[in-house]
Amino acid sequence: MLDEAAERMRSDGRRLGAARRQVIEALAGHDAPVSAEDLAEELPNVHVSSIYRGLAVLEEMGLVRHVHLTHGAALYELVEEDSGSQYLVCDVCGRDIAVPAALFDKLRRVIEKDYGFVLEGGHFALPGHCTECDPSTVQRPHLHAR
Amino acid sequence: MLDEAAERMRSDGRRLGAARRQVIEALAGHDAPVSAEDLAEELPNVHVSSIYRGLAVLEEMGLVRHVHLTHGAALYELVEEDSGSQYLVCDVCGRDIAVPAALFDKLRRVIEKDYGFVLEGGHFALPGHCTECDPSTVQRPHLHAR
DNA sequence: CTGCTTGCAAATAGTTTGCACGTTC
DNA sequence: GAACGTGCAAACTATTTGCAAGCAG
Repeated sequence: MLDEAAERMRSDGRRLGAARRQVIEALAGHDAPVSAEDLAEELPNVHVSSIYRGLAVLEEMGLVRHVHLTHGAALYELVEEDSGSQYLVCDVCGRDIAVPAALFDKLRRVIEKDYGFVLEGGHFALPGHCTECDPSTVQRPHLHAR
Repeated sequence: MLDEAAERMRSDGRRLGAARRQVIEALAGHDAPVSAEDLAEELPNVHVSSIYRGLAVLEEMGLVRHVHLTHGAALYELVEEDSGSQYLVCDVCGRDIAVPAALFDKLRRVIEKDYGFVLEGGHFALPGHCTECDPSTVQRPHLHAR
């Protein structure tokens, strides 16, 4: 995983410094997307600006993607085979659920045919609420994180 | 429209000052969602913080909603009968398309049944690309506004 | 005349950038 | 050793908040 990345970077005229290596390792250690700040806490010897810069090049290379689950910070994750799940996030309790992107296939076809638009999906969470959460208790919709 | 709003606010123990009135009028004058900064430029005698505060109470009351089409500023619009359209935004050319929320009805039912989650939809734009735009020209996905 | 509203300034969160120095190939 | 990577400080964008004064009901 690191070796793959290292090679991809080299062939791209890039280098793999200490910061970037640690960012990749840290991402690999999570099964849910994490924020740049989360990574910074986890890697106290890596500066947050290096984290952002590293994430940006990894994203450009297609090794990382980021998603927005709330109005707060973006969350980053390694791109894996099974990546492309779509997140749903509850406005009431804040829980998030990852559902397979395949659920959107029919819709994607309709939109492509009728609107000439190819959905990429997955980047922004879809807001809503768990059936067991009372939506009338939402103060302001799509609350900020925390 | 203003009168409606005024009455709704009064019955809510709120007042309708000059700033809020102008914000509502300005929103009514647009057929596409606009940012707080757009409103501030259009209403030079209304302070941007009053715009944000006004939008917040109008949103709480259900008269206004905001959407995110890009990584930039949130965009606000009056809630109308036909509101609830879902925006699609092209990663390549930046164009946005509003599609009827009804397109998502089947999907919504599946997700509710299989995942116990009620989609609210519409809040975040769905990224993708126009069929005539070349997706390989996207540098970083889901670019910031401008 | 009470308390919501407004303007202004300052604070905040998240992210980006310029610059000098360090490190990889 | 040339070019890319990194740390640090500072800038930036979008938004929020405290406070004193203004105005609506």
